Amino acid sequence: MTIAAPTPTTDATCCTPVMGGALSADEAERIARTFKALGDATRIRLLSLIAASAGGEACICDLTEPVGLSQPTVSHHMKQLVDAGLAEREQRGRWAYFRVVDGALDRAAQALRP
Amino acid sequence: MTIAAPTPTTDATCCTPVMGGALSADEAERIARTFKALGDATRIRLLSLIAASAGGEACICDLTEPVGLSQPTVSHHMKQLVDAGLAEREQRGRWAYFRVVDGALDRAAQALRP
DNA sequence: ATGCCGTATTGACATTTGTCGATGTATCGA
DNA sequence: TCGATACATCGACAAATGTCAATACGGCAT
Repeated sequence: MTIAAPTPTTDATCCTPVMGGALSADEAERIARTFKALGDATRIRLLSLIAASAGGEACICDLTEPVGLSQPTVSHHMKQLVDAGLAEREQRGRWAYFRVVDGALDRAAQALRP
Repeated sequence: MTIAAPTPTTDATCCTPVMGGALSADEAERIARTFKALGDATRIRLLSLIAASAGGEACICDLTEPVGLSQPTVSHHMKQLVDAGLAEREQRGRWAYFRVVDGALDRAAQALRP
């Protein structure tokens, strides 16, 4: 058998542009999934905070206070971002470090161009 | 008194990048508002359909059948897109013509760039 | 082994969102 | 003037979403 599909869960939209050609329902669904993850002010702040952190990474404990929300809520939002392919998680000791997936926002932006 | 504020309702996000500098709650809110409008597959299809239409414009009656939803629902989605500054509406006779606001998607994309 | 600390998960809840049918409004043609 | 057409608005409803407190999980230090 062939190599099992990676089943990336993560989308990151990639490449089908909204303009220039009517989109199928599936294509639109994929694109919308990424933007839905970006359609919340808290998640936008989280991405921004992570990117602005030293080393481009941050743990939940670094993020809870700046956004003023509970730890479970921040954890929930980070899971959304990871599932959307916009952030990645790395367990290191007892901390979970998150970073913005390289190029993910660029790919999302490309869906909005010609 | 001074000229009344235009109260543009329309945002179109414009220019504050998510990366490079932690965002304030207000900035994040403004950015998220645009992406929330883009976070629905139907609205993505509507934008795509309008852009792909002759003259870059379409009326509700042109859009209802392709997306397979009721006229009120399509009208509702178009209002969302207009309020977000992504589409513009022009009443012509008894038809309401919609087009994608020029540069709006580009500005949204710029919020995702370095 | 025990306890602490950072996260994830669960359950609950209020709010928001997407959708429709019914109805209102404005415009055009006969 | 009347009816038909295109669209918006209203009211209702189910589903999804954001949030928290409580709890469970896993790694680390003692």
